[in-house]
Amino acid sequence: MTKPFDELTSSQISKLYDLLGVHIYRFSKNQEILPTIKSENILAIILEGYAQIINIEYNGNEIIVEELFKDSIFGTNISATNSENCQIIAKQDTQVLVIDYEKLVNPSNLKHTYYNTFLRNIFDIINDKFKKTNERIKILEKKQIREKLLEYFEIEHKKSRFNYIYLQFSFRDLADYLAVNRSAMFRELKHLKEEKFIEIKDRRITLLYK
Amino acid sequence: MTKPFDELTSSQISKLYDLLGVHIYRFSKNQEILPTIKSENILAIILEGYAQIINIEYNGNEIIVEELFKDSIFGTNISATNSENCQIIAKQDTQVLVIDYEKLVNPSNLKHTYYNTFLRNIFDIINDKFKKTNERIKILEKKQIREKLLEYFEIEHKKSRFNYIYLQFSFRDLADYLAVNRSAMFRELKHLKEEKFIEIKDRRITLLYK
DNA sequence: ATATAAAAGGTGCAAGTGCAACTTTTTAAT
DNA sequence: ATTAAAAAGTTGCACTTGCACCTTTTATAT
Repeated sequence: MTKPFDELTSSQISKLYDLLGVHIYRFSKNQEILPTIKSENILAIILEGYAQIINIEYNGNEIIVEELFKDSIFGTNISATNSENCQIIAKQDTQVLVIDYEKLVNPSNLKHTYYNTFLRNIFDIINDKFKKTNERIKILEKKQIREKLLEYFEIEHKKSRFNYIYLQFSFRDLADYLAVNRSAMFRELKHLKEEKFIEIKDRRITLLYK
Repeated sequence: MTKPFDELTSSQISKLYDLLGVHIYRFSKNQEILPTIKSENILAIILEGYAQIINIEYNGNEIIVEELFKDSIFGTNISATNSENCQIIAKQDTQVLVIDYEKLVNPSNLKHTYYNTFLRNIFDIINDKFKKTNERIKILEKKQIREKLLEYFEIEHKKSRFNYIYLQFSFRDLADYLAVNRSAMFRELKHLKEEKFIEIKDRRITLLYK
């Protein structure tokens, strides 16, 4: 996957910083990132560390809507950040680069290839995020757990072409991703196992119908 | 909402067309757009007409995943277009402008403000789409119809600040948007009415708790 | 090596939902 | 003005799901 500064040398990166007038903020563990940077329209890049975008629901529930690792981007528009009900919390010591959205799309001087490369990288990253989001929507649109699972399998199968899926996260997280109750998901997985649709060994799910 | 050619004069637009080496395709009603334009990586703009992105599921079901009006953009990454299972069908006579993604982010000559304006518009449109998609995810993540409805109300209320929502589409479409069964949604709306949470008059839903 | 916590896996039950099959109302077409 | 089609609104029923509450297994820390 494309990263923000792919194909840029460190000297080009520092020139880019000047051109876009970036700011780098440092946050220590458990510090709030979002209400701190509250400029109207920004694009931010995690240079180092790890943070979480947390949504606070009207009933007080807190939900991790997105995880931000090194090279992740977030911003007023780009991520699940709707300011009012959102917090971004550094879960480790984290460095964040902040670019004013205006300057990103209207830099003072355009004729630098490094700016172009950067913008293209950002475009790529956003498009990739979009793709992933659309994948998830296709799953969430399914009404039943079985259909959600099968859609998820379908998408993962298409990516790897293997007839098995190796979960990169826990089954708990999978249930969150599918937005279903965890034990109800397990029940459905059991049914699929009984009907010889799938086999599960640790985090490897084999699709017997492929 | 931003449109692709906002703040550009017609002479700037034609210069932009040259710069980006665009192609304009014309489709008549019910003609396939997507398998026709099958370049690897493109960004397309509907100049005129109306089309639908249709997803064909493994069971044969066809679902309208997105509607494309004048000034809508779509593309390999930007929309719910995953090529294999997708069709885009012109539902009226439709003109489509197609830009090679490479040329969009790497035009031969950068020092034109009109290019800059255009790119910024596209960025804005993509970000807006992202916002809408994230809104929908927040709704779809809710497990129960009541919660989905309340989340939907919350989002719409925040946008307008009125204590009522005027549906821009039919209740059928709302059920599709929330990805729930239509009659089950009506049942829940009835409960909300009975509990004096809401009032419904035609397509106006009044939020009595606001 | 032992304790502790987290994840995996399971079950009964009540509540919620999808579905089919209606009726009534509204909108569009001839 | 009449007809047809689409949308709104309703209900019973079977099935699915969320939830609470378990046990067992695996991972992590001391």
